[in-house]
Amino acid sequence: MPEEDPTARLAHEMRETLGRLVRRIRREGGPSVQKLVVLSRLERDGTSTVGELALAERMRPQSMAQAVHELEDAGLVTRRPDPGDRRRQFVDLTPAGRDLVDATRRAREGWLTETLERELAPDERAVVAEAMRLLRRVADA
Amino acid sequence: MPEEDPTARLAHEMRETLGRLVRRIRREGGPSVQKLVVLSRLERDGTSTVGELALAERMRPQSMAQAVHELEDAGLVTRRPDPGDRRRQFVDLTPAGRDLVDATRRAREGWLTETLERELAPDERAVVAEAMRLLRRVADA
DNA sequence: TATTGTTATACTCTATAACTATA
DNA sequence: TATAGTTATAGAGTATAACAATA
Repeated sequence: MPEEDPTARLAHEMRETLGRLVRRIRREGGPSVQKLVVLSRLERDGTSTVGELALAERMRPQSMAQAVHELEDAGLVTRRPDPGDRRRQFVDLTPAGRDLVDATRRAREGWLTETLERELAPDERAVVAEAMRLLRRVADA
Repeated sequence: MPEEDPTARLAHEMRETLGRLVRRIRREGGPSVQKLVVLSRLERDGTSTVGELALAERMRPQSMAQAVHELEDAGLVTRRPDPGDRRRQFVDLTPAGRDLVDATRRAREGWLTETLERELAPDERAVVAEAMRLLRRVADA
C-alpha cells in the first residue's frame, strides 16, 4: 500500500460520493437539476442576462444560452432584448416557471429532500449544510 | 417569499453546489472522474466482474460494461472469462492502470487535492469528510 | 475592436431496450 | 427459464469553435 495523503484520499472520496449522488438524483426524474437551479436564481435575483446567469453558475455562456433556449421552449422563461443595449437579452421567469420553482421548493416529496429528512438527523444535516458552504468556496477558488 | 422548508433549501443548495463542483473538476481535465473511481476500486478490492463493479458504483450493468470497454481500449484493464462460469468476465488492472491509480493517489498536484489543501483548514476538511460519509448514506438509501 | 449572444458540433456519462451466450 | 454481459441507441449536460449583431 503506498503512503496516502489524507487530502488526496478525501478528494477521491468526494469524486466517488458526488458521482453516486448525482446519478441517484438524476434517476428520480423530475425537473432537471441544472434547469431548476437557473429558475431558482431567476426567482431570487429577478431579471438577468444570459451572461450573468452563466457567470453565476460558472458555466460557459454558450452552454447557458442553450439551457435558456430550452427553458424558453418549455415556456418557463421569456427573453427580450435590453432596450438600452440590444446585444443583451433579458431573461425573466414566466408564471409557469415561477409556479414550478415554488412547487419544487415547497415540495416535501422531492426525493432528495425526503431522503435528507429521513436518513439524517438535524445535526447531521447541519454538517452537510456547512460542507456545502465550504465546497462552494472550493469550486469558486 | 413562500415559507421555506429548511431541508428543501438544503437540497437546493446541494444541487447547485454539486453541479458547480462537478463542472469545475471536469474542467481540469485529467483522467475522468468515473473511470478513476472504477480503477481505484479494482486496486483496492482486486479482480471483479462487470456486474460487481456496477453494483458497487450503483450504475447500470450496461453503463459499466461500456465504461470497462473504454478502460480496456485505453489499456488500463483487461478482461478474461471466468473459467468456472463462462458468462462472467473477470476484470483486472493492468500495470498501466495500476500506475495511473498510484500516480493519481499520490499526486499532490491534482486540482481538487491541491485546492482542498489550500482553501480549507484541517478542521474544515474534516467537516467535508464527515459530510461525504453522510451523503453516501443518502445516496445509498 | 470589444462585447454579447447564438449556432453548429462533439464529447462524456448514463440510461433503456433488445440481444447473445451460458447456466 | 434465469443470469451475465454486450450492442445499439438516445438523452442530458456541457464544452469549443466559428459566427452575427451591436457597442
